[in-house]
Amino acid sequence: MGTRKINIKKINNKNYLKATFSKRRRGLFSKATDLCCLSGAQIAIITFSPGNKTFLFGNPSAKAVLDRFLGEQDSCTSDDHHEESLGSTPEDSDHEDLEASRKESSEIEDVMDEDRVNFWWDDPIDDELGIYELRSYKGLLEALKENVASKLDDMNRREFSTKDFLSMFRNS
Amino acid sequence: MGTRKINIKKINNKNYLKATFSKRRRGLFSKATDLCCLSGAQIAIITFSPGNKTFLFGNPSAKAVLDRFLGEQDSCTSDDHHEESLGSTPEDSDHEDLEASRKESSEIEDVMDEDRVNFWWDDPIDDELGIYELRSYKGLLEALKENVASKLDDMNRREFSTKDFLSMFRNS
DNA sequence: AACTATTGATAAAA
DNA sequence: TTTTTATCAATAGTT
Repeated sequence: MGTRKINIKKINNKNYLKATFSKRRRGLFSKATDLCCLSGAQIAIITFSPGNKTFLFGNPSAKAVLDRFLGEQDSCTSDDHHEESLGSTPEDSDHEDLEASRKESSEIEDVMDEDRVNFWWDDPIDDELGIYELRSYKGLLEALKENVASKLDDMNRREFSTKDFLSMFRNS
Repeated sequence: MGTRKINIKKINNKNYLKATFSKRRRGLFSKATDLCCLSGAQIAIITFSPGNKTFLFGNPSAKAVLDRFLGEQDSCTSDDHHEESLGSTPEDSDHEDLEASRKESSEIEDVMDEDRVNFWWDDPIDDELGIYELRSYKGLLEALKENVASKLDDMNRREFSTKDFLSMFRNS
């Protein structure tokens, strides 16, 4: 995907490494976003860069996916070294397709009343237990900024309208 | 990247959804593998498919990256914005291995700015003094949400484009 | 941080 | 399903 084919092996040149990591990390998160949008999958990505900076991706949020995963681990005791999983997937019936389509349409309609007070930033921030149940502002902000950044990044890439943008921040 | 260009929106056709998720999940993990090999980055990906199956990717292992992340977070739980998560059913997991990209010697000293660092959310959040020099997360969040809310409100009124929106957040 | 030439990922078809 | 093919999208090298 570039001017020249490259071998997938450790890059030693610092500048090239930096540039490549940056480009490809973006590409990776972008792919994750697409996959989420297309399939509705829940995905979390934790990345420690070669410079040891942390980058998070999450849909619906990194924490939500981690919590779900950690929760299921507790009750299932599964460690992660397996090959291709061919487990059974419960098949869904056909009529759900129609329902889904209808639901999607109605949601689009709903997006018309943006001026209401149903955005998360309009919710009060509790002194004790906030909506995010956070324990420090640092963790919250890091997650928040990642989220804002990736959402905006993605929307910019797809040239969403402001309305589309607003709809993503709606509560419930 | 296909015979035809597709819109990135929820797929409702079950068969197409399955096929697409499968292909793209592989593609995503493949990209992650490349990034790890090239840069030595540590990456973990947790994926819950639309069929609620769990897929894991990790370098050097999903557990190692999660432990590191959880450890660094320990006193600070992170979270992103809300968006109701749908189903939740424990399932089997699938771990995609990759040839160790060998980097644990971690000798990269200079803090690299992989990201285009001209958005405020790309700036690191300091443990001591944040960009807003706030004294508590509550104060910061209140300021932040007001900021975001008013900006968006204003833009919505004027029907700004996403690009216009982005430009307002540049550090310049 | 932009810009292309190319390769790589993948939507449809077989 | 897996493989093949035709296209689009990510990105290597460059400025």
